[in-house]
Amino acid sequence: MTAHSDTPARGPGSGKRERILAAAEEVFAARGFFQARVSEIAKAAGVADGTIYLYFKSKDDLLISLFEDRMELVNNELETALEGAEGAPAKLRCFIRAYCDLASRHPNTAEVITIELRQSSKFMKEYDNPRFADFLRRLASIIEQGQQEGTLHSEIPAPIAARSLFGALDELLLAWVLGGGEKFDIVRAADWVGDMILKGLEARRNQ
Amino acid sequence: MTAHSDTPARGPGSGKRERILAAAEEVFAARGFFQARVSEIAKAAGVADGTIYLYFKSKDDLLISLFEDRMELVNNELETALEGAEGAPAKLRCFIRAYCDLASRHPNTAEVITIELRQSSKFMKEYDNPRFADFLRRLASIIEQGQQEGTLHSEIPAPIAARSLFGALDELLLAWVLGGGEKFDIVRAADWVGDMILKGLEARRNQ
Amino acid sequence: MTAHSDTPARGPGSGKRERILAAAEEVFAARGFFQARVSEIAKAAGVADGTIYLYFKSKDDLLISLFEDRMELVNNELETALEGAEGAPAKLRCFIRAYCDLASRHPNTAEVITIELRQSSKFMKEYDNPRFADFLRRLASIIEQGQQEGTLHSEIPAPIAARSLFGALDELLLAWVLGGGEKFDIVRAADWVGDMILKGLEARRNQ
Amino acid sequence: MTAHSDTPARGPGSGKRERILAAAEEVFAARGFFQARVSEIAKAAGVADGTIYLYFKSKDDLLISLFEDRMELVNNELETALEGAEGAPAKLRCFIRAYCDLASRHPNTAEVITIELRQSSKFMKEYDNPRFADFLRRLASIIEQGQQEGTLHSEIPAPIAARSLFGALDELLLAWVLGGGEKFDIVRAADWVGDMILKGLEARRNQ
DNA sequence: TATGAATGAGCGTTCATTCAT
DNA sequence: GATGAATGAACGCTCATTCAT
Repeated sequence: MTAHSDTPARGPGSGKRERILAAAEEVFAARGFFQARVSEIAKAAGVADGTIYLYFKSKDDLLISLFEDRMELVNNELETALEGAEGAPAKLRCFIRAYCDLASRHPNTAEVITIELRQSSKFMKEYDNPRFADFLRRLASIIEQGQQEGTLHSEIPAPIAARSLFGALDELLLAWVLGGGEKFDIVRAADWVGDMILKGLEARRNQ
Repeated sequence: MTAHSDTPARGPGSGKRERILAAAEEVFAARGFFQARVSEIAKAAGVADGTIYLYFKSKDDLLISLFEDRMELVNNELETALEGAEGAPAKLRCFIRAYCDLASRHPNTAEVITIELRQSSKFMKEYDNPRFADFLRRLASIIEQGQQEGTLHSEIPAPIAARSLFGALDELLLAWVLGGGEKFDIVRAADWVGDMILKGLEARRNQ
Repeated sequence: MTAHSDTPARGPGSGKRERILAAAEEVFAARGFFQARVSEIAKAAGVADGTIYLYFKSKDDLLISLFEDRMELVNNELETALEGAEGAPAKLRCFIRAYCDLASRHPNTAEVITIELRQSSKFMKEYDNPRFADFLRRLASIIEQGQQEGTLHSEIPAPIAARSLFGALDELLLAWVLGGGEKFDIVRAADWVGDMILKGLEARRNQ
Repeated sequence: MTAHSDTPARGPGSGKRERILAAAEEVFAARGFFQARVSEIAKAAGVADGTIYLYFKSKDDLLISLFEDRMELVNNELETALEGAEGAPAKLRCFIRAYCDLASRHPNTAEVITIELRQSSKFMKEYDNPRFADFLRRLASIIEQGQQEGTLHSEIPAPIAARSLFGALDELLLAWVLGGGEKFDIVRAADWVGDMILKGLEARRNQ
């Protein structure tokens, strides 16, 4: 559904596009975008090198499509996770927990989003990264809502708070991912950080 | 002074090594490590391609040496900035402000540290990045000190708080750098984030 | 069939590997291994530079594979040439004549074996050159047989005699090849040398 | 004294040219001409890289000059060795023995002459190699003398016999040198080969 | 659709040679 | 003369992409 990749008329359920994306995720996570070889991805996907170009315009497009696809999943899952929550603080807590939980269940996705994302913003200046913008906007709007409700203070612009929160979590995930998931418990750490940020954002009761 | 680069015996003050590092910083910042061409760096430094290899073992070594060199500057500058500050909260504020100030004065350095650093942890598993570890340790020890003083609460382990704080700042810097330094005022944003995090870390007086 | 070169699965009879070997032989003969450019070989073979690396691991591997391939031909042809001959003296004469005949029909092969072979023994200490060892063993075993038959005297160890004989022929071929094949008639010269060596090896009748 | 190398007006007995030649011989023998680095030679000679170019025009010239120099020594030593010998057979025996003895005392010289010589004939078509031609002429003239005396038969042209003899010895030396001088006793082997060739060249008494 | 052999532009690195000191 | 830092042309090899089958 992205604007980037060709979608060849394929037999229903052939799932080749998805297999290629999954393989790309794995290889990008393991080696990094620039170190990853298209032929490695093809092999991991069980297809011929050329087949990749039936589904994606280029290696760049494969990365972008992977972002789009995974960020869509992330956004959807976060949407669902937030459904039960009432009030900005609870929503934020939900968000943080759901995001880290997601990352801990899909470390390769986390690695690609966390590390390769930054690259991409550099090497593809033309790529807007709309889903990531969505993601940030979603987070910011929760904070904004809290500021309007009066549960969160308004000293800091919501987009900046959102960005910092994402940065804090992202760095945590990076440390976790690079440590092989063994250095600490990511969900517990996320709770600590969530508490800290939330406390930092709380409206002062007697103000 | 790094263990990585050869330093050919040469007339004092020739400054060629420094010129190459500066050129590398510029080019890595503009294009990213993998997209940067050694010949571009050479041209930017005003030396021949081969000259780079008199001072650095390889392109990789050039990146690592650049990290080491710049992180040393960062660590030293932060050291100095902290000298006047008393108490963990003031020190943290100083740290944040100094770091962002530094970054806003040297956006290329910020870009390289911020973006290429992460790469490096991936593509050079063997590289320890000791100066960055130093940097994080320094930050963590301020927080720890606050926890021992009682000015900061102890609900979150200091290394995790430090890492999150760095992540928040780093993400902010990334947004700022990618926006060409024009989207918002980095120092003001850093103050906001500093306030937020500090409030989040403050010991609750009436608990 | 060598252990050195990859053989990509391809349509039968594509013969690309052979064309590359032939081109390499030509270029190595004309310029020498170190002066030969991979791109020259590719051009001579009518393939792209990269194609060579589908069939051979490296330029070194190309040389080694060429040796193996040509020495196999030489050994096979000598085998055939010896079939009709009875007794060591006749066999030796056959051997010498067949070897020089072969060389005069394939001067490039001769040049590569004669000149580049020696290089290789130096610059690739790890390369055993098993086919050349075969070749020498074959020659030595003819002499040994003659010594056991009593037609050749036993004052000189067969491997040393074989090596010298090869050296004598090789030097002759070198002179012939460097002279562009025009200075003298190589087959006639080989007969002279064959007679000389055979006379030198003959058992003394009245001893 | 060669036509190839510059001879800077140097302090008497500075011996720098000789030291460079000795170093070149060592390095060429150890690594081969193309693998040898000028800087290695400089280091081995205890001079700066640039200094080599005060004495020799180029790396090629260094090799050529080394040949000239060493072949001159060889020719002189052979001259001396032949002084006492009377008659072609005795002279040939002397020659062979002296040549191998020389080689066993100066294996690096042998290696360079034996292996690098052939290269040079290829990569420097313009280089005549006059001293080596001298060497061969000297050998041929002994044989010719024997043929005129009647002690050696005339079935084979002297230059061809000379060339073969050299090839036989050269191959023997190569095997010996590549075997690290440990596989067999070169002087004994040379005697065997000498006997064989001499017997092969002897005029048949009753013909 | 799918394949994978073939392509060839492009780059990191080397090293013989130069020349300012 | 002697030095050795600097040069930059040159080359082996890689790998994203194409296209004949």
